[in-house]
Amino acid sequence: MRYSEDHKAQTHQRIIDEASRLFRRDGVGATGLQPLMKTLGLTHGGFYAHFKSKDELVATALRQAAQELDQVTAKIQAGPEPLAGLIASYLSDAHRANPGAGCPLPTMSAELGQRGQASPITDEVVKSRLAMIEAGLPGADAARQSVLVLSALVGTLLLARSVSDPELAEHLLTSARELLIEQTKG
Amino acid sequence: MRYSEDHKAQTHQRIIDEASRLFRRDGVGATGLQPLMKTLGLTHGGFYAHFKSKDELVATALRQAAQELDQVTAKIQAGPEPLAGLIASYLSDAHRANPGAGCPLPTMSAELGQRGQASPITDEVVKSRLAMIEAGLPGADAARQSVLVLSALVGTLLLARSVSDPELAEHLLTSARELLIEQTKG
DNA sequence: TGTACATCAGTGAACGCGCGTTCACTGATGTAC
DNA sequence: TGTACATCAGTGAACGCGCGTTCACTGATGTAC
Repeated sequence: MRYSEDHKAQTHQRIIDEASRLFRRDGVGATGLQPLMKTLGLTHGGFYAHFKSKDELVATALRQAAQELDQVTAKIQAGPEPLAGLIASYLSDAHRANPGAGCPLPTMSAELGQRGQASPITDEVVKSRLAMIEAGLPGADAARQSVLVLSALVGTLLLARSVSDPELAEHLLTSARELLIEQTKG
Repeated sequence: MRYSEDHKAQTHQRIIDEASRLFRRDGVGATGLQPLMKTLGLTHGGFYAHFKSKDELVATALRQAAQELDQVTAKIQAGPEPLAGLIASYLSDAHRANPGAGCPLPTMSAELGQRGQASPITDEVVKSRLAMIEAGLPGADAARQSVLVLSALVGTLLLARSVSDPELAEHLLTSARELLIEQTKG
């Protein structure tokens, strides 16, 4: 059957949205195309009318996830406390509990690196996030400090999600959040 | 055929060693038991004379990797600059280039968390590493600061390995290493 | 000392399963006349 | 306006493949007599 004008574009977007969520929540390797398409009420064969391969979808979904996060970040940075707000948001319990809607770095970068697939997209995401953090940092050493802040954000979220004891997870998030905000204030 | 006294124990250990390396280098999901056993010159059926399941091997290999790293860390901490040495070693180019022999947190924790397998072993690894870092930190705030240091170490290594541009990787490692050593000195 | 038997680490075929990808097909819609 | 045809997003069976796991079997060694 043939569908109305923008029907294909809509389906295309729905695939990206769901993939972007599942890749971050469950991992790329653990997300099958068949279950993914079924979730959208479609059959798996139709996938290849939209993407050349799973790898292409991975790249597209990663790029979109990064762009969405950039927008959220930009909104926070327009507020009264740009960097402190970003840190509090990144290390929030909500972000910890919802990997599917959050930063792709703690969830996808290890797997993409291990696949030997270290695509330039990860570089873009890292550079973009570094730039946003650097913009909120005072002093001449902002460039180097932004590396430390980003690493701490990504590392803390990764560990808080990997740990099975909720109190330990909370301890990690809180300690890092408080200290980072204090350190980046001056 | 029946083998000499400690033959089984040796094979058992060889499986753990190789698994521990491959799980960290390629990921747990991407490491098949069949290729793993073949690398050791064995057939895959024999695996179950040593472990009840792949999950049991994962737990064993993770635990051993953590213990090995603890020993390396203890040796560094017996030296003249306990914490600076640990940071320099963790964020070294050698560690970045050899995930299979390094810290399991940047390589395995995301996947284990995503599998819904957030086993208590990860908690142990995190707590143990926090304690070792805290021991090298001055001041009353050492407990909270150790969280930030560990997160930064893990996050930096993760990002440095995931990025495709070698210069960016080097930049991440160097910036974090220098700043962390400076910050933890006084 | 020599023989019969028990042990059990490792063999290799087979199990069901889900994976990514291909492909001949369907059928509602848009276009041409 | 009515009819014939082209389009193409989506269908669903099938492809080869590797996965984790099971299982009947092998055969060199250790033990018992």
